[in-house]
Amino acid sequence: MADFDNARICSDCAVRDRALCGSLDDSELRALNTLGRRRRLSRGDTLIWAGDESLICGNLLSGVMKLSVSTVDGREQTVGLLYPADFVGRPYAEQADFSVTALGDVELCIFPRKAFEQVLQDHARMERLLLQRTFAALDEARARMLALARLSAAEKVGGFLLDMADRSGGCRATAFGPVTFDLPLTRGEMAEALGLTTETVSRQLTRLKAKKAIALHGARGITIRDRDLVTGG
Amino acid sequence: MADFDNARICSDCAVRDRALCGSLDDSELRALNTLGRRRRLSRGDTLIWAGDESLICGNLLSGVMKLSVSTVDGREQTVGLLYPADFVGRPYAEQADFSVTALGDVELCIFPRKAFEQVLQDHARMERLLLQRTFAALDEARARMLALARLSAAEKVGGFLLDMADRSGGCRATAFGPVTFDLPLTRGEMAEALGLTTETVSRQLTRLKAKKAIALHGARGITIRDRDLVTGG
DNA sequence: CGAGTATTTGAACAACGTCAATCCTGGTGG
DNA sequence: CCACCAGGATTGACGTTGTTCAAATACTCG
Repeated sequence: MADFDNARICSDCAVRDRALCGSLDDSELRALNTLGRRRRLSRGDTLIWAGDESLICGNLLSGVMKLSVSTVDGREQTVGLLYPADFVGRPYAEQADFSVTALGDVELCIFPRKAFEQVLQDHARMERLLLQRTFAALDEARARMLALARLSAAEKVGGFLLDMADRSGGCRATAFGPVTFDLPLTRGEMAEALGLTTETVSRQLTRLKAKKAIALHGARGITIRDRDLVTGG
Repeated sequence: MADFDNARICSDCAVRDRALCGSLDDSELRALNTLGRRRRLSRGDTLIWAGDESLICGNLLSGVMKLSVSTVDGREQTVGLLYPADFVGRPYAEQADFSVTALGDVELCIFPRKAFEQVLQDHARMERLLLQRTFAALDEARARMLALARLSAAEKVGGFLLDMADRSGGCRATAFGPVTFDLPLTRGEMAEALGLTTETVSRQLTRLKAKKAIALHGARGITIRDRDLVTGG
């Protein structure tokens, strides 16, 4: 990517105020500017492979990515989803334990890991923000452990749909409730995130549709017709 | 607890070199000394309740604790285990999302959360160490998500036993293999950590005993007779 | 020794996974 | 613009794993 593109890398950043770097002032930002590189990936591309050397970190600018691991015999689990302004990567580790893969087309701002660690060292405010984000990610991961271990398939799928609806910025179809949006995941990807199979996710969606809790539009479109019915009430 | 006890609070600390405060020099330690208070809990006592205000953090000095959450209708899940020298608590949050409970008798070194945050602010080295620990905890939580969602009961129990054996400092019964130790958890607590029921854990242990992979001594004692058989090989 | 709790064991059941077939859909090329 | 194609989604039948409920047994600690 040409230097020209990076000259304005921060000033035209879509997540300038929400990402980690939002904590920096203009002069600090110039240092990052020289380090960061924009990178685009297409659906299915993997930025980081589990087991590889941890070489980069950065911020997700647009699109959705998944964090995943698998057992030696190929069973796979998504352990987190990443949204715009989320931090990506694993500072202070020689090796990445999780793969990071684009679920749709994505755009990132990438830094060399070592250089980024130096920036953290020089900017305590940013390091504190990263610590706070990491604690939040830990809370989320632990909450998801409860869901994976103890919720039924119906509860997992219902909860997931409501979560996605809330994140979608939900273009409300009407004034009183129905929220319509596109899932950024296939059935198989949802199953991988929820600890289920494609078939079970599909059956749960069919069940919710039959209950008139949701409506489906093609493979990706979803309308939440009745939140209470979605949670199983 | 009397001030006298705290005067030597750090110098006689059992985890002095392994805990977070190991990063501090003597003068820095004096500041912490005035903040920290020793606290003992008995088996079953809860230090922090999920949902309560986040008022304290600290280090676990001895014993084992569990981190847990439950659903509104009472299904419970252990989302982490804490061992000596581990950090306890949730800085930068107003509310604790997880309960912290003693699995046996434990001893802790406790700080008021706000004061501890100030120490972090003043000691960048310590804050960096906490960031590194938090990343490690996040990696562990995510690895456990894979286990909870995708491993069979046999794999969960087997893996757990080997993990505990390694942590136990395993007094080797003989020169070539058998490791004997006491589980710090009941069957029910193991089940809660593994996303199973007491009955399933018990049945898996019985199965491993029948395979001569392990031996059981009373309710808590375990001997690993053949690691490969424990993992299912 | 004995009470109370934890553990083990059994039998029946439910939830979810597996395997296989079919349907849909969104993109492509004629 | 429409027919076709490939991958994703749905549905069905059936098997398996782990849960549930219930009872018996074994520990542990007074």
